[in-house]
Amino acid sequence: MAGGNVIRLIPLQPYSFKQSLWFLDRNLDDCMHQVFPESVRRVISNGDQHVLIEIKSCQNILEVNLLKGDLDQETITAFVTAWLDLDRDLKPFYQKLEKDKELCYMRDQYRGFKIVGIPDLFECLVWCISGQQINLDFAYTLKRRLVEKYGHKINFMGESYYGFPEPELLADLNIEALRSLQFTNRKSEYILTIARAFAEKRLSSELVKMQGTEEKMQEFLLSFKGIGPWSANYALMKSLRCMDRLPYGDAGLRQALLKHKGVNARSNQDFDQALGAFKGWRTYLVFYLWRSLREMA
DNA sequence: GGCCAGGACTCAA
DNA sequence: TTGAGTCATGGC
Repeated sequence: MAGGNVIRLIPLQPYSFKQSLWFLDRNLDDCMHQVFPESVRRVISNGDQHVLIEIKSCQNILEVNLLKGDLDQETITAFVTAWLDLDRDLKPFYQKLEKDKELCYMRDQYRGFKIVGIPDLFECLVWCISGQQINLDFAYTLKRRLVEKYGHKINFMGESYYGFPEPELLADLNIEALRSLQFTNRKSEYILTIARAFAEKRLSSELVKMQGTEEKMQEFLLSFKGIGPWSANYALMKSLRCMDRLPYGDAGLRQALLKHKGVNARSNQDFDQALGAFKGWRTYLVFYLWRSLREMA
């Protein structure tokens, strides 16, 4: 596909591009995309190919413009569809929401809100590790330093856009290189471990999917040092598109359960009990609960 | 200044 | 298998 062409995608309804933009622009300094009033721009990488795209919405159809670079239409379509979860049918989830008296308001208030994922598993896992046990603002600062130093840069109309650093590149770094960006010793070590696992083909999205069930996929991820239960579940939710994951113990989720249900969840059983009715859709419920912690801008 | 943040690891019991 | 200690840093 050459520059200038447009790909038109038809999201499964209900879908709200405004909700996607809200999520992408929720006052956090995410260096992986840039949000404009009616559109979003980002880099898509496929091996050595890096392209800059722009997505906007026109009467329930998404228009994807290739602003710079060259990549085939199928790859771009697959990426955007996975990124914005465009082919997900939310109706069964909304049927479950309707039956919950404390949460049913979300069906209307967040109508068409689909998960904004992180299709690149390597990026997702590095992000998990970066964000472990620190506040989000600082986590985004760390990510920006890493991406601006090691990511592929595309200049367009005076702005710089970045692809996430390749695992092969990070695999060759040492602890000190990451320490200098203010990653802790442990996080530096974990990130190098993951980068090397990807570079040596011991870890990939395909290998995780080959495990079969969501539980086996989680087990596989847990076998890598630095990926604990929270990160494994987060990666399955955001990158592998698993629909029934629950990041036990998550601080935000606990807040949301307290706020909506008056439940002070501590043990895994507490979480299971509070969210049991949403079995099969717990991933989406968690995203809606996280969503509820931030007011609509 | 103390507590918390989109945790994970190690080690003891 | 569970619990306490440790890591490290910015935000409030």
